Amino acid sequence: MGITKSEIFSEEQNKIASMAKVLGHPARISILQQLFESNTCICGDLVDKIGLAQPTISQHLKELKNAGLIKGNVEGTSVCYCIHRENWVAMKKLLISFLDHDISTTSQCC
Amino acid sequence: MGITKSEIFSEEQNKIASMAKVLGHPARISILQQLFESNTCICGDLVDKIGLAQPTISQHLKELKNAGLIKGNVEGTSVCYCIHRENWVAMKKLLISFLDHDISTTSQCC
DNA sequence: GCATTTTATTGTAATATTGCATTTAATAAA
DNA sequence: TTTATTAAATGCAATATTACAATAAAATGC
Repeated sequence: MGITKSEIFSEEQNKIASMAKVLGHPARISILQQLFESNTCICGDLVDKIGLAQPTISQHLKELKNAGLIKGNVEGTSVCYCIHRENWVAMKKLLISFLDHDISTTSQCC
Repeated sequence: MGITKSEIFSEEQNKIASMAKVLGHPARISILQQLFESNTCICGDLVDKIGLAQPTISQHLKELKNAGLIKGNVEGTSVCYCIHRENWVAMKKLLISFLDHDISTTSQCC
Protein backbone atom coordinates (compact mmCIF):
# COMPACT_ATOMS: atom_id res chain seq x y z
CA MET A 1 0.00 0.00 0.00
CA GLY A 2 2.95 2.35 -0.46
CA ILE A 3 3.29 2.33 3.30
CA THR A 4 6.18 0.58 5.01
CA LYS A 5 5.45 -1.74 7.96
CA SER A 6 8.23 -0.29 10.12
CA GLU A 7 6.78 -1.77 13.30
CA ILE A 8 7.82 -5.29 12.42
CA PHE A 9 11.49 -4.35 12.07
CA SER A 10 14.12 -3.49 14.63
CA GLU A 11 15.04 0.09 15.37
CA GLU A 12 18.45 -0.52 13.82
CA GLN A 13 16.97 -1.95 10.64
CA ASN A 14 14.64 1.02 10.30
CA LYS A 15 17.44 3.47 10.96
CA ILE A 16 19.78 1.90 8.41
CA ALA A 17 16.99 1.82 5.83
CA SER A 18 15.88 5.39 6.44
CA MET A 19 19.43 6.71 6.12
CA ALA A 20 19.99 4.72 2.95
CA LYS A 21 16.69 5.99 1.63
CA VAL A 22 17.78 9.61 2.03
CA LEU A 23 20.89 8.80 0.02
CA GLY A 24 18.73 7.09 -2.59
CA HIS A 25 18.36 10.02 -4.96
CA PRO A 26 21.08 11.40 -7.26
CA ALA A 27 20.11 15.01 -6.53
CA ARG A 28 20.79 14.48 -2.85
CA ILE A 29 24.07 12.73 -3.60
CA SER A 30 25.02 15.67 -5.79
CA ILE A 31 24.08 18.20 -3.09
CA LEU A 32 26.17 16.37 -0.52
CA GLN A 33 29.13 16.17 -2.90
CA GLN A 34 28.93 19.91 -3.50
CA LEU A 35 28.87 20.55 0.22
CA PHE A 36 31.94 18.35 0.58
CA GLU A 37 33.89 19.94 -2.22
CA SER A 38 32.99 23.56 -1.75
CA ASN A 39 34.77 25.74 0.70
CA THR A 40 31.91 28.11 0.89
CA CYS A 41 28.81 26.28 2.03
CA ILE A 42 26.76 26.63 -1.12
CA CYS A 43 23.18 27.74 -1.00
CA GLY A 44 21.10 28.73 -4.02
CA ASP A 45 24.14 28.03 -6.17
CA LEU A 46 22.96 24.45 -6.00
CA VAL A 47 19.98 25.38 -8.13
CA ASP A 48 22.34 26.63 -10.85
CA LYS A 49 24.84 23.79 -10.58
CA ILE A 50 22.27 21.02 -10.51
CA GLY A 51 19.71 21.32 -13.27
CA LEU A 52 16.58 21.20 -11.15
CA ALA A 53 14.07 23.88 -10.27
CA GLN A 54 14.46 25.85 -7.07
CA PRO A 55 11.49 24.27 -5.25
CA THR A 56 12.81 20.83 -6.09
CA ILE A 57 16.25 21.58 -4.66
CA SER A 58 14.63 23.15 -1.63
CA GLN A 59 12.63 19.99 -1.09
CA HIS A 60 15.71 17.78 -1.30
CA LEU A 61 17.55 20.07 1.12
CA LYS A 62 14.64 19.73 3.52
CA GLU A 63 14.86 15.95 3.41
CA LEU A 64 18.59 16.03 4.07
CA LYS A 65 17.96 18.42 6.95
CA ASN A 66 15.18 16.26 8.36
CA ALA A 67 17.53 13.29 8.26
CA GLY A 68 20.00 15.42 10.22
CA LEU A 69 22.71 15.16 7.59
CA ILE A 70 22.97 18.89 6.89
CA LYS A 71 22.47 22.14 8.73
CA GLY A 72 21.20 25.46 7.35
CA ASN A 73 22.19 28.93 8.42
CA VAL A 74 20.40 32.09 7.29
CA GLU A 75 22.79 34.75 6.01
CA GLY A 76 20.92 37.76 4.81
CA THR A 77 18.52 36.73 2.10
CA SER A 78 20.36 33.54 1.35
CA VAL A 79 20.80 30.34 3.31
CA CYS A 80 24.09 28.59 3.83
CA TYR A 81 24.06 24.83 4.10
CA CYS A 82 26.74 22.48 5.34
CA ILE A 83 27.27 18.93 6.49
CA HIS A 84 26.21 18.15 10.04
CA ARG A 85 29.48 16.56 11.08
CA GLU A 86 28.44 14.59 14.16
CA ASN A 87 25.37 13.17 12.47
CA TRP A 88 27.28 12.42 9.31
CA VAL A 89 29.85 10.43 11.24
CA ALA A 90 27.13 8.56 13.11
CA MET A 91 25.32 7.73 9.87
CA LYS A 92 28.57 6.63 8.27
CA LYS A 93 29.35 4.30 11.15
CA LEU A 94 25.88 2.81 11.07
CA LEU A 95 25.95 2.13 7.35
CA ILE A 96 29.52 0.86 7.30
CA SER A 97 28.84 -1.50 10.19
CA PHE A 98 26.09 -2.97 8.06
CA LEU A 99 28.08 -3.02 4.83
CA ASP A 100 31.14 -4.51 6.50
CA HIS A 101 29.76 -7.91 7.33
CA ASP A 102 32.33 -10.57 6.68
CA ILE A 103 31.06 -12.40 3.64
CA SER A 104 34.06 -14.66 3.26
CA THR A 105 32.68 -17.15 5.78
CA THR A 106 29.07 -17.28 4.64
CA SER A 107 28.26 -20.28 2.52
CA GLN A 108 27.43 -19.79 -1.11
CA CYS A 109 24.55 -21.84 -2.44
CA CYS A 110 24.87 -20.58 -5.95
CA MET B 1 6.26 13.64 -11.22
CA GLY B 2 7.57 10.68 -9.22
CA ILE B 3 10.16 10.29 -11.95
CA THR B 4 13.83 10.98 -11.32
CA LYS B 5 15.75 13.09 -13.83
CA SER B 6 18.72 10.69 -13.94
CA GLU B 7 20.05 12.18 -17.16
CA ILE B 8 21.28 15.34 -15.48
CA PHE B 9 23.46 13.43 -13.03
CA SER B 10 26.73 11.59 -13.46
CA GLU B 11 26.85 7.83 -13.82
CA GLU B 12 28.54 7.60 -10.44
CA GLN B 13 25.88 9.70 -8.74
CA ASN B 14 23.13 7.59 -10.24
CA LYS B 15 24.89 4.39 -9.25
CA ILE B 16 25.44 5.48 -5.66
CA ALA B 17 21.84 6.62 -5.40
CA SER B 18 20.39 3.47 -6.91
CA MET B 19 22.40 1.24 -4.60
CA ALA B 20 21.40 3.31 -1.57
CA LYS B 21 17.80 3.16 -2.74
CA VAL B 22 17.80 -0.62 -2.76
CA LEU B 23 19.06 -0.54 0.83
CA GLY B 24 16.36 1.98 1.69
CA HIS B 25 13.77 -0.47 2.99
CA PRO B 26 13.91 -2.32 6.32
CA ALA B 27 12.63 -5.55 4.77
CA ARG B 28 15.56 -5.62 2.39
CA ILE B 29 17.99 -4.81 5.20
CA SER B 30 16.47 -7.67 7.18
CA ILE B 31 16.74 -10.09 4.26
CA LEU B 32 20.40 -9.22 3.74
CA GLN B 33 21.13 -9.62 7.45
CA GLN B 34 19.53 -13.06 7.40
CA LEU B 35 21.64 -14.05 4.42
CA PHE B 36 24.72 -12.86 6.30
CA GLU B 37 23.92 -14.64 9.53
CA SER B 38 22.52 -17.88 8.22
CA ASN B 39 24.73 -20.75 7.23
CA THR B 40 22.08 -22.18 5.04
CA CYS B 41 21.10 -19.67 2.40
CA ILE B 42 17.54 -19.10 3.50
CA CYS B 43 14.66 -19.18 1.05
CA GLY B 44 10.99 -19.15 2.04
CA ASP B 45 12.08 -19.14 5.66
CA LEU B 46 12.33 -15.40 5.16
CA VAL B 47 8.58 -15.22 4.86
CA ASP B 48 8.24 -16.80 8.31
CA LYS B 49 11.05 -14.86 9.95
CA ILE B 50 10.01 -11.49 8.59
CA GLY B 51 6.31 -10.78 9.08
CA LEU B 52 5.41 -9.98 5.49
CA ALA B 53 3.38 -11.93 2.94
CA GLN B 54 5.12 -14.23 0.48
CA PRO B 55 4.52 -12.04 -2.59
CA THR B 56 5.92 -9.05 -0.74
CA ILE B 57 9.11 -10.88 0.24
CA SER B 58 9.38 -12.24 -3.28
CA GLN B 59 9.18 -8.71 -4.63
CA HIS B 60 11.91 -7.46 -2.30
CA LEU B 61 14.10 -10.41 -3.27
CA LYS B 62 13.56 -9.50 -6.90
CA GLU B 63 14.74 -5.95 -6.29
CA LEU B 64 17.84 -7.18 -4.50
CA LYS B 65 18.49 -9.57 -7.36
CA ASN B 66 17.97 -6.85 -9.99
CA ALA B 67 20.46 -4.69 -8.14
CA GLY B 68 22.88 -7.63 -8.31
CA LEU B 69 23.28 -7.89 -4.56
CA ILE B 70 21.97 -11.45 -4.26
CA LYS B 71 21.79 -14.59 -6.33
CA GLY B 72 19.07 -17.23 -6.37
CA ASN B 73 19.41 -20.93 -6.94
CA VAL B 74 16.52 -23.31 -7.48
CA GLU B 75 16.69 -26.39 -5.28
CA GLY B 76 13.71 -28.58 -5.80
CA THR B 77 10.59 -26.64 -5.05
CA SER B 78 12.39 -24.03 -3.03
CA VAL B 79 14.85 -21.32 -3.97
CA CYS B 80 18.08 -20.67 -2.16
CA TYR B 81 19.32 -17.13 -2.01
CA CYS B 82 22.71 -15.81 -1.07
CA ILE B 83 24.83 -12.69 -1.27
CA HIS B 84 26.50 -12.02 -4.61
CA ARG B 85 29.98 -11.53 -3.20
CA GLU B 86 31.71 -9.67 -6.03
CA ASN B 87 28.83 -7.26 -6.49
CA TRP B 88 28.47 -6.78 -2.77
CA VAL B 89 32.12 -5.81 -2.45
CA ALA B 90 31.82 -3.45 -5.41
CA MET B 91 28.74 -1.81 -3.94
CA LYS B 92 30.40 -1.53 -0.57
CA LYS B 93 33.43 0.17 -2.06
CA LEU B 94 31.29 2.59 -4.02
CA LEU B 95 29.22 3.60 -1.01
CA ILE B 96 32.14 3.79 1.37
CA SER B 97 34.11 5.96 -1.04
CA PHE B 98 31.20 8.35 -0.96
CA LEU B 99 30.66 8.17 2.80
CA ASP B 100 34.34 8.53 3.57
CA HIS B 101 34.84 12.09 2.40
CA ASP B 102 37.07 13.95 4.79
CA ILE B 103 34.78 16.38 6.55
CA SER B 104 37.38 17.69 8.95
CA THR B 105 38.67 20.20 6.40
CA THR B 106 35.39 21.52 5.04
CA SER B 107 34.34 24.83 6.50
CA GLN B 108 31.33 24.94 8.74
CA CYS B 109 29.00 27.86 8.19
CA CYS B 110 26.68 26.90 10.98
C1' DG C 1 7.63 52.70 3.13
C1' DC C 2 8.61 49.87 -1.55
C1' DA C 3 11.18 47.05 -4.67
C1' DT C 4 14.53 43.27 -5.00
C1' DT C 5 16.58 38.98 -3.89
C1' DT C 6 16.52 34.58 -2.06
C1' DT C 7 14.43 30.63 -0.11
C1' DA C 8 10.40 28.13 1.72
C1' DT C 9 5.66 26.66 1.16
C1' DT C 10 1.61 25.23 -1.21
C1' DG C 11 -0.84 22.87 -4.62
C1' DT C 12 -0.93 19.73 -8.27
C1' DA C 13 0.20 16.15 -11.78
C1' DA C 14 2.66 12.16 -12.90
C1' DT C 15 4.96 8.25 -11.54
C1' DA C 16 6.88 4.90 -8.07
C1' DT C 17 6.59 1.99 -4.11
C1' DT C 18 4.61 -1.07 -0.79
C1' DG C 19 1.74 -4.77 0.37
C1' DC C 20 -1.32 -8.46 -0.42
C1' DA C 21 -5.04 -11.73 -2.55
C1' DT C 22 -5.18 -14.42 -6.29
C1' DT C 23 -3.32 -16.99 -9.78
C1' DT C 24 0.31 -19.38 -12.28
C1' DA C 25 4.47 -22.23 -12.81
C1' DA C 26 7.63 -25.63 -11.45
C1' DT C 27 9.18 -29.36 -8.90
C1' DA C 28 8.56 -33.21 -5.71
C1' DA C 29 5.94 -36.89 -3.52
C1' DA C 30 2.15 -40.09 -3.59
C1' DT D 1 -1.19 -38.92 -13.04
C1' DT D 2 -2.70 -36.47 -9.15
C1' DT D 3 -1.65 -33.86 -5.30
C1' DA D 4 1.04 -31.16 -2.43
C1' DT D 5 4.65 -27.56 -1.84
C1' DT D 6 7.10 -23.57 -2.94
C1' DA D 7 8.06 -19.39 -5.29
C1' DA D 8 7.07 -16.11 -9.02
C1' DA D 9 3.81 -13.31 -11.64
C1' DT D 10 -0.38 -10.57 -11.97
C1' DG D 11 -3.53 -7.21 -10.62
C1' DC D 12 -5.02 -3.94 -7.53
C1' DA D 13 -5.51 -0.34 -3.71
C1' DA D 14 -3.26 2.83 -0.84
C1' DT D 15 0.37 5.74 -0.06
C1' DA D 16 4.90 8.01 -1.19
C1' DT D 17 8.01 10.44 -4.16
C1' DT D 18 9.52 13.59 -7.64
C1' DA D 19 9.12 17.77 -10.03
C1' DC D 20 7.54 22.28 -10.84
C1' DA D 21 4.42 26.63 -11.26
C1' DA D 22 2.72 29.83 -8.38
C1' DT D 23 2.81 32.03 -4.20
C1' DA D 24 4.38 33.50 0.33
C1' DA D 25 7.96 34.85 3.62
C1' DA D 26 12.12 37.01 5.15
C1' DA D 27 15.88 39.96 4.73
C1' DT D 28 18.31 43.69 2.25
C1' DG D 29 18.80 48.11 -0.19
C1' DC D 30 16.77 52.21 -1.83
